[in-house]
Amino acid sequence: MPQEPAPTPAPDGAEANDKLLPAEPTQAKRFGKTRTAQSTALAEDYVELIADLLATGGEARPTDIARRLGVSHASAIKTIARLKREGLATARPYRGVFLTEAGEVLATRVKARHRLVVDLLRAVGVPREAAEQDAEGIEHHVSEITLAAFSAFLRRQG
Amino acid sequence: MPQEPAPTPAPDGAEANDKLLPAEPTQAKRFGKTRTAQSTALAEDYVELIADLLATGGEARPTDIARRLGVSHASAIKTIARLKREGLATARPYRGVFLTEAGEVLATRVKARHRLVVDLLRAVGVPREAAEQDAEGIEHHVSEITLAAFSAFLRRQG
DNA sequence: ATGAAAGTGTAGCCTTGGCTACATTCTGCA
DNA sequence: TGCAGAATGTAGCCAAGGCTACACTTTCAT
Repeated sequence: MPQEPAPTPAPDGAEANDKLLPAEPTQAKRFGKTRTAQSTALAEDYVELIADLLATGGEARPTDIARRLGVSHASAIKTIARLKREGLATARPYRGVFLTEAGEVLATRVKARHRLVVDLLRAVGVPREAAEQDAEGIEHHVSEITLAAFSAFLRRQG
Repeated sequence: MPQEPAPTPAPDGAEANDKLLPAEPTQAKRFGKTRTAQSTALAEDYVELIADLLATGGEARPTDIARRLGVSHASAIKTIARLKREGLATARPYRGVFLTEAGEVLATRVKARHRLVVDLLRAVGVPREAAEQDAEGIEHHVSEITLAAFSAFLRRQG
């Protein structure tokens, strides 16, 4: 959906995006950023889940991933292919999925961020269930600055 | 992108989604929900912005909307067409965009939610600029339960 | 050891939301 | 008043991320 902003014009001030993935050319101010975060979010979810599956069961199979994400296995496989293209994962036919260095790094950051968001939500009184659930969507939109503020708040709170 | 979950299977426990838009058949547990929220988010942004433009300048023109959202006017028009299809907005050629009753209602809720999210972020120490920015992405993923918790927290805080 | 079940992979289609290019309609000013 | 320039609208293309259907491997239990 977000198309590579078109090689042509490079519209206006591409202010740095402080999200987690490598850094893509951003073209718009507020909303635009929100918009582009999308594709990133999917990759982050996959990487996070793959790391989790590997840590837990020792292997990450497309079907498990699909089941956990609530999509068909075909969709999962397609996305895994993208992760491969982007250098976040490796996978050989019928042999499961693994993370590259970059994938590991991303997974670690995503996991830490997820934890932080859940903790913050809990700290302000959100019930556990809702906190876990909402964090899943929220985490992809939290900037480094906000993350730092969350962290500080939690320290302050004790 | 999220396709109507296919009339066919209606897989598993379609637990109620407490987001803002009407209510779509949800098929997956955690992530699935996050995923489907997407299309909703776009509509919410548009409606919020249109309400804002109407309140501020008295009119909402496609070009202004496009500029504010950082997309081409063609994309804006296409999305406006969707809003019309969904009964959230009305628009006659060259005559600007307006909100239907439903659109107004949605706009009001979205605006209140946005305010609440920003206030919460500010309250836990997120700088204004970052709060505004991140809220734009976060707001679409905050459930009613979490919203209530935010509200309570802010009251408690004073 | 073999055949059925489970897991994988591929192909092809759909919708959404981007974009550019081009056509049309308004509008305001000279 | 008439036309240039801005705003709108339309068409057509693209990629992402869904899905189903179908084909091919693996695995495992008999």
